[in-house]
Amino acid sequence: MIKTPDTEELPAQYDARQTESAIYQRWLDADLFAARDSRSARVGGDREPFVIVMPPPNVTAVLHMGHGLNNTVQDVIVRWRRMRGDEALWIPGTDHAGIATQNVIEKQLAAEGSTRFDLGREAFVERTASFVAETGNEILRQLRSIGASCDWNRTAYTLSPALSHAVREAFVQLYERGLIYRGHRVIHWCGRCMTSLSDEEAQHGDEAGKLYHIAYPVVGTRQEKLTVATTRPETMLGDVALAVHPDDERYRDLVGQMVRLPIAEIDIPVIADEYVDPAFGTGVVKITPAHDPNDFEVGVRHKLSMPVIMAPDGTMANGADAGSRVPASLVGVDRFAAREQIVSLLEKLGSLGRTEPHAHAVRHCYRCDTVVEPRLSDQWFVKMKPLAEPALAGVRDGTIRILPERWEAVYINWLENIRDWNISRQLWWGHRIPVWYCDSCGEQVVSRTDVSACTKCDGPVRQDEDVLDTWFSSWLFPISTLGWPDKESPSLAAFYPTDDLVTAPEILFFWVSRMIMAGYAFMGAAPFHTVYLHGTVRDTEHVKMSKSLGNGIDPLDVVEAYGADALRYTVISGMGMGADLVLDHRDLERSFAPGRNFATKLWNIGRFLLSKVGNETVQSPDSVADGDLDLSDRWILGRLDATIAACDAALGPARPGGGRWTEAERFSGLRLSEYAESARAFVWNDLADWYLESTKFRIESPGPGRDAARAVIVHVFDQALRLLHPIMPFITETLWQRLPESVAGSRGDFIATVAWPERSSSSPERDREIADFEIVKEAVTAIRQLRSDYAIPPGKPIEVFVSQNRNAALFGKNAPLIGRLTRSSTSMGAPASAQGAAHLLLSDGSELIVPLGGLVDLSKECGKIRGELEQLETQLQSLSGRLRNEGFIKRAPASVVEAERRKEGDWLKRREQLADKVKALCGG
RNA sequence: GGGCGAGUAGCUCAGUUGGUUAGAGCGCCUGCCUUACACGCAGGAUGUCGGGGGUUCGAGUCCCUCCUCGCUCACCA
Repeated sequence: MIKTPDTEELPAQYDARQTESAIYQRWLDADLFAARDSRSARVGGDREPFVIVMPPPNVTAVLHMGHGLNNTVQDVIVRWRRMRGDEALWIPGTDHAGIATQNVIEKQLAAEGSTRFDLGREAFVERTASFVAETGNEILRQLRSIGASCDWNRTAYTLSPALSHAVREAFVQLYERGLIYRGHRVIHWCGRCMTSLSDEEAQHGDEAGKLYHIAYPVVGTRQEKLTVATTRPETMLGDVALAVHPDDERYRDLVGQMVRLPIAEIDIPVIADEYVDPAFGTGVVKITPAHDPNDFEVGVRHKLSMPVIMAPDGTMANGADAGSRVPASLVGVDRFAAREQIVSLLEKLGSLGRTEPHAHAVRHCYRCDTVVEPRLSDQWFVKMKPLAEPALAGVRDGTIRILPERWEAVYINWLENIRDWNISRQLWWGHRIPVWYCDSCGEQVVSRTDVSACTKCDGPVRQDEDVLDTWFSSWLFPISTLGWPDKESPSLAAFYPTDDLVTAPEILFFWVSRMIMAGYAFMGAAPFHTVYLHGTVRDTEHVKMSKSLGNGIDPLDVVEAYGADALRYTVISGMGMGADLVLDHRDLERSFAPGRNFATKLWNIGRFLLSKVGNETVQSPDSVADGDLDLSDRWILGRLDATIAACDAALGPARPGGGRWTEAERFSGLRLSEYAESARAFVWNDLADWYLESTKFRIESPGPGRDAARAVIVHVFDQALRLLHPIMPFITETLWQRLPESVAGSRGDFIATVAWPERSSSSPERDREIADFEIVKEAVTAIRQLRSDYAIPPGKPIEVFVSQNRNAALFGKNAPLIGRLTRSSTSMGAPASAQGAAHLLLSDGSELIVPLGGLVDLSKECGKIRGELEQLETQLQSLSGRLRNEGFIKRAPASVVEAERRKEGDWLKRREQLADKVKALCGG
């Protein structure tokens, strides 16, 4: 695209809505976000690859602030690296979200008075697929409106043919390596979603329950009873034993005897097992192997039967080997209603002892919050210990870092105690488990390709009915999106391993740690070197934002009202490392003010500057004759350098220098809010408040001064826009396109792909010039303070005399500037009469005298100076005390002592000056 | 119960290996519609750095302890 410098004034108001979509389209047309395999240095190209894989949102999801924050962070990083010359690749995608998506369709069916069973599996899957085909990319489209610079050509979907192929390959490989097995055990079951869940999906929640004491009569005795304490009396129908601790004296004689299970009227044995804690409850535990994971272990140890007494939907039922333990009156009754009924039954039978309140943690389904039912069943599991080992080592040895640092401990703690992963889901929507069973010979065939007959006896086979956990496909995302399992995939060679993974801590276990395991398991290398965990978006009460709670913010509303740049800036600047982002959903205006105000400021700076600079070509500051640059020019160029350095430091190293993070760099960088603040402060406080104000006059009078100012302004603004572009891509692109051409030649077509700013070398001379301008600023500020103190109207001209001047040349040259910035006439020398004048002492020792006629309040002036003197005395005292302290002189580093000495000298001089002033003004 | 972390201005947070007079944004107060910007300009106020103890010439920073809050894991029925 050709840049179009525009002499016409920019519109007074920046119209984000109109501008943003047009610019985004131009970026797409120019194909700026497409990464090419061949350009990666790993395959002989000349650019370092830099890759981020997007945490794939659910296909059913619509954009919320959590996505807004997550993707803004990724986009800022990717845009930064793109400008740094990396072959930057951001892979977008969605996740088929087994349970969530199936729920959506089942709800639709329910509204139509139908169920998935009415429809049948094939038709149901077809319907779901077409729903997804229609709506599935909505969230990715929405991401474009916040400026996401993804390589859309590579958009991935976990249930696509390519990624499904990867899933099947992963399953078969792990099976062949003995890391996948079918297990018969108690798992977490959600009776609402009608599926089993992994440990991670069954989350603990505190509940106020009750501890019911139930008496079991000992068979063959008249009176003797054993009392157990349980929180779940409804499971008693599945009891197969009572257990006591082998060393528990109270019950030793009873071990081996039988007790009678009330209601079911069945005799069960009393057994001894170490698992029992004699100190808890009565020291007797009812053993229900099919409905409690611990009881299951006991059952295995003691070879007990394992009756299942509930149906999958959580109603009481006479399961396969339940032996009709459930009385007819309870069959079909929901487990919680059954609890009440059983309690009252026991009460009638005289078997219920006391009931006491008992707080305990109960697992809930992470999708629908239903209380999870432990249930005995057959599921496929991944053996995790062997997979966890390299993943642990990777973080321990610095191959992978996790930011903020504290999450590394959490990660390690989890992996050290990892348990096998149940990957079977009793759903229809997902990757069907690639296992076929032969009914004739019992063979179990695990295969990469579909199987139609038994490989052993050629008999008929049926495929496992279950699908895989959705996370079993998303844990492959960094490799499957790049072409795995095709080892020849050029993208895999060019872009694996990737670089950063940006997400919320909630899915550290669900997803991040499993991706790391998969990376090592299938590629032999970590999938990324940096995990960046950002905070959560919360409302002003610190409650997590969510649509269902009604405290959410729709990012598209924000984009509509204030623009994507405002959203992005607000999010980035408000988010410290790992800190939560607090926004007020009732007051978007206020919440997004930081971004909106800054965007407007930027726009107005651009408007002002472009109208003053005109559209004739500009020189580069390097080519301006040295004498034509004035103090403010040198100062702003110095500030620019410092700002570039500050931004670079905040962003830090993009990748570990030598393959692994060193201690020094490990937890540095990605301080996005600091980067944003450095860039903002430069633009607003340095460029707008001081430089532009200082240059206003010069730029309007033709001559070399004007040319120099134009060169510097355009250069500095160009660089500032570049620094801000990753955060505010749209407005920076818009303004940048309007910058006049430089004689140095074309800058490039898009700021999005132009080079990131580099610092020019600093020199002691430049440092001194920066310090000089700071003195000028101090003079200006002091005079403005004076105006404010004496309530002198802003429009009223005043006179300022610079006397006792220790920087005569500096003030002589800059007196007109000081005058303009303070609406005063500033001159060198002393006023005819210092009577009724205010006195300002600057830190360099210079003195400004401002005659105020009758306005001056002598006692006020004295009070001010005395106050300052007093404060200085106090500080001087502690400083001098420190310098008299031998311990300090001897033990503190010489440089520190030296600095303190110099400071003491300065302060002594200033004290003398202040004291003189007091004497002169206040009569001693 | 195990592991981890946090408590700094009214709010959200920075404060690098201990070393000036502890910072920023927002909010607040005062005065200004100064022809780029009132979504702005200029000026201003605000901290027992959670409490207590210790190490040190020197502690917001290191150690101990207590209090409060948070995260995370977890089979005491």
